[in-house]
Amino acid sequence: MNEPDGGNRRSRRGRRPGESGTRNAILAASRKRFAEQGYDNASIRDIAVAAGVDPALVHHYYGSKESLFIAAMRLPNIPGLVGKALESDPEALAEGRLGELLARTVVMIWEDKTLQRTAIGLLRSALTHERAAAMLRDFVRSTIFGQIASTLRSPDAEYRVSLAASQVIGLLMARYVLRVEPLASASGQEVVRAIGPALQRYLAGDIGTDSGTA
Amino acid sequence: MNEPDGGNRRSRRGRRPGESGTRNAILAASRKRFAEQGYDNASIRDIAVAAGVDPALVHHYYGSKESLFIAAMRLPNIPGLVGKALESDPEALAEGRLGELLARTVVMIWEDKTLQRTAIGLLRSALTHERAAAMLRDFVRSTIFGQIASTLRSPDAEYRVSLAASQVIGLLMARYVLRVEPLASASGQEVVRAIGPALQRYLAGDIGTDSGTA
DNA sequence: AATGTAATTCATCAGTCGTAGAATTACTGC
DNA sequence: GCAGTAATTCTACGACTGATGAATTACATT
Repeated sequence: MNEPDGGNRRSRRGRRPGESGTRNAILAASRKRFAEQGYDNASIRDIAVAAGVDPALVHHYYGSKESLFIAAMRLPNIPGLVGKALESDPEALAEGRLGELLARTVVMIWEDKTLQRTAIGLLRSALTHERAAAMLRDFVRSTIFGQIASTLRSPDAEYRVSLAASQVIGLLMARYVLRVEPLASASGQEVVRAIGPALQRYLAGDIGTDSGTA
Repeated sequence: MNEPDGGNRRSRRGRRPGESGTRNAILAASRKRFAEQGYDNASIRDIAVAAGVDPALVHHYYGSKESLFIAAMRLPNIPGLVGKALESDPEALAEGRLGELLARTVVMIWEDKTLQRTAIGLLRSALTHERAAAMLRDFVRSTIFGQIASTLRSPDAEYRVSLAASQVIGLLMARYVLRVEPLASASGQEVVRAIGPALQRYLAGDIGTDSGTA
């Protein structure tokens, strides 16, 4: 007779006793893989292995790779975080510390591993996957554009914000994706000191157009 | 009656009369595809179709996808261009126009379609393909770092240059890959006016460390 | 004219991918 | 205890991928 409770028999078919937390394991593993390899290079089989699970379970829970990606990349309300940061320091705009505030928020968000993976996954996947690019644009729009552009009272607010966004994106790319040294190893404080004033200038300084504080 | 480049007879086997320029067609098509889709998503079959050629010819000429990528991404001496720009304006450093000069050079390089495709192809592929990432780092090192960092006389020259690189990379990402508006549609002149001073500050201004022009 | 070499196409292989369905096992409500 | 449902694994399909080798045609040299 065969033993039903071998214990270490891996390829045992059927349901396992107790709670397995498989659904969350898949989600976490997919975040990791999407962040490290991007949408196309992260295969469902890889994700399943990383989650210690059969590939078919991924489909069972999330239906398709696309849906899994969407579920994995749904960010824990970052626009809310940015909005809170703005509200917590209402003087920032008047006192010319908007850029510094934005830089601090970005660096702070980055300290959360899950948020970091999500954002990098989006960034990585956006380059080859149109759906991911759309999600990233939406994210940028709702976060930076929505929350910040409305704070500015400038006719070229959107241009200013897109400039700031370019610096933020470049920071993430250089620091976390391409790992350009020594920027990649610099501390968050240093980065805020270096980037903050540049963002401030983009948002409210003289950028060569007719508006702005000369 | 005799059509030298018969457009309708597709499946004619064997060598064609006259010069075909197939080798270059493949290279050009691969640059386009690599730039648009990145290394992994650009298939050899796609490239062959874009070049109007049988897929096996790609292997015949370039041996493997990897070698084709290396051949396609070998840049027409950009470090030389940057060096020339620096030599042509030796006063730039002293007069605080180094950032503007760098911005102008970047924007200028971008006007060449082939260079643009090559750089974007590298950028896109770097995120999922380790080989491409290494090529891109080498390129950044030899170009920006080698030519510019040596011009600066600062102990934190490399940190400064990596900051400038982050802004340049972000500009390319936002403008040409993610197409964030209105930055993507802004003219080269506008961009130079907006970005130049930021680069200048990174390279020679006060960035919150102990060196720099306060 | 003969011969060797370069250019081109075709058929095919082994591998990977996303996906689907059937089979097996456990848990829950009656 | 029985039925239904949820969780898990296995097997497989069709599409696509990079790569290879043989067959076919043109050109260059003799």
